[in-house]
Amino acid sequence: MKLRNSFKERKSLGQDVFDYLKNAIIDQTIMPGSRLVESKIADMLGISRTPLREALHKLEREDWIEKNPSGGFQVVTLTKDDIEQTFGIRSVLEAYAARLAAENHKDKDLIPLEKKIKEFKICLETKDSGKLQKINTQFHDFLYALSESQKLIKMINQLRAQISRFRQIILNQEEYAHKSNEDHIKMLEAIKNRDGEAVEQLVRQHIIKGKNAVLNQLKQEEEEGKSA
Amino acid sequence: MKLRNSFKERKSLGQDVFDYLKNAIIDQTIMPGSRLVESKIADMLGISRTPLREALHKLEREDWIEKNPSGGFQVVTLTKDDIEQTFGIRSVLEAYAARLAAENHKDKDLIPLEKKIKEFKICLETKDSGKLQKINTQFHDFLYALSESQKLIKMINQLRAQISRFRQIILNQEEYAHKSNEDHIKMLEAIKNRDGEAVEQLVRQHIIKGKNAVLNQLKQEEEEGKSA
DNA sequence: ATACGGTATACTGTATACAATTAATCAGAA
DNA sequence: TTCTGATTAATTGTATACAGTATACCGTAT
Repeated sequence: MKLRNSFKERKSLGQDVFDYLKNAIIDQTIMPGSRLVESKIADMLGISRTPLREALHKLEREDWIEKNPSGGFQVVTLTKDDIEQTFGIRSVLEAYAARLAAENHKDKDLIPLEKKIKEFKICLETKDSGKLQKINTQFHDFLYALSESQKLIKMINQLRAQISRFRQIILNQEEYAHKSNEDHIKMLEAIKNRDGEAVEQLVRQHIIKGKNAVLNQLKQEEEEGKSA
Repeated sequence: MKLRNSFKERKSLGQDVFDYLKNAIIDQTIMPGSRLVESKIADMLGISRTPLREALHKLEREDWIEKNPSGGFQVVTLTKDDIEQTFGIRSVLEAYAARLAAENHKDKDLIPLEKKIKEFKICLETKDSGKLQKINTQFHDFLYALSESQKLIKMINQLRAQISRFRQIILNQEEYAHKSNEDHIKMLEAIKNRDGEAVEQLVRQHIIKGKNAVLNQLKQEEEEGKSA
C-alpha cells in the first residue's frame, strides 16, 4: 500500500505563497521595482495578510524584495554592478563545487554529465535555446551535486536564481552556446583526471565568459535604447 | 542644528526582535536545539506574536532556526559536517574578497590593516584572547571592505556569524594565535604588491588552518567526553 | 495654470481572536 | 507496573480588527 498524501509534511500557506511570489519575480510576472501591496496580493490569492507577510519577510531575507523606506516592500531592481558582483561570487563558488566534485566523485557519477553534453550537442543543431537552457542547468546541477556540500549547493542555486533572467541571454547567443559545450567537455575531462585545480580554473573562466556575454548584451541594449 | 533621532528611519519591532534573537542564538543564551515557543518569547519581550513571527521567518531563511516537522521552530544544531562545509565556503569567498582587495585598493587603504597587525602583536603578549578576537575581526572586516562587493561582504559576514562560536576556539590556542598574525603579515605584503593570486592562496590556507584548529579541538573534546 | 493645504483614502504595523493540530495528563485495563 | 485511550492543555497557523502613517485627491488662493 502506498503512503497517502496526508502523510506528507504539512505545507504552510506561507511557504506556498513564498514559492509563488519567488517564481513570479523570477519570470517577471511581477516587475522589478513594483510595490507589493499586501491587501491586494492577499485578496488575489484568497488568503489573509498574515501568511502573506511571512512570505514577504522571507523574500526580503533572500534579497528578492526590499523594504520601502516609507513602509512596505518592493521588488529589487538589479544594477549592472549587482549583476557583476553576483557573477563574480558565482565564479568562485561554482569553481569550488567543481573542485570538490573532482576530488570526491565515483567514476559512475560522471555518466549523467556525459549524457548532458551529448544532449546539448544535439540541441545546438536545432537551435532550441529553451531546451539548451534546461540541459545546461541540468549539467551544472549534476556537477555541483557531486560536491556533496549542501550548503554550497544551496548558495549556488540561490545566486543562479537571482540572475536567471540575465543568464538566459548567454545561450541565446549562438557563439557562446557552442563555446559553452566545449567548456563542459574540458571540465568533464579534468574531473575524470581528478584534477581539482584544473577544473576550478576552467569553471571560473566559464562563468566569467558568461558574465561578459551578459554585460556586452546589456551594454548593447543600452546603446540601442539611447539612439532610438 | 542637528537632526533629531525622530528623523531616523523607523525601525520595526520585528527587526529589533530579529536582531535580539540572532544575538541570543550566537552567544548561546538560547541553546542549539531548543524550541522557540512563540507565546513565551512574545510575553517575555512584551510584544504580540505577529512581529515575533516575522523575526522567526527571517531567522529561518538565514539558517539560524529550522521548522519542526510538527510545527514551530527550533534553533539549528550544527554538525561537524556543517562546520566543515562552512569553513570550506568561507575559504573561497574570503580568499576572493582578498583578491579583489589586492586588485582594487588605494595605497592609503592599507594603513588600518597595518595598525591592526601591530595591535594584535601587542595583545599577543598580554594573552587577552577576547581582545585578540576583536582585533582579528576588525582586520578581516577592513580587508574585505576593500573588495567593494557588498554582496560578497554580506555573505561572508553571515557565514562568519554562524560559526562564530567555533571560531573563538582558534585564537584561544596560543600557537594558532601567533601563526595567525604571521599569516596576516604575509597577506598584507601580497596585497601591497597587488598580487591577487598570491593573497588568494594565503587566505585560503589561513582559513583552512582555522578549520583544522577547530576540528582538532572538537575531536579532543569528544574523546574527553567519552573517557569521562 | 501652479502651488498650497486640508480632507479622505489606502496601507502598514501591531495586537487580538479563533480554529485546528499537537503534546501532556491521567484513569483504567492487562 | 506498564500500556492504552480519552480528556485536557498548549501551541501553532490563519484570519480579523484597529490605530497610526503615508499617499492621493481636490478645491482654493496666487
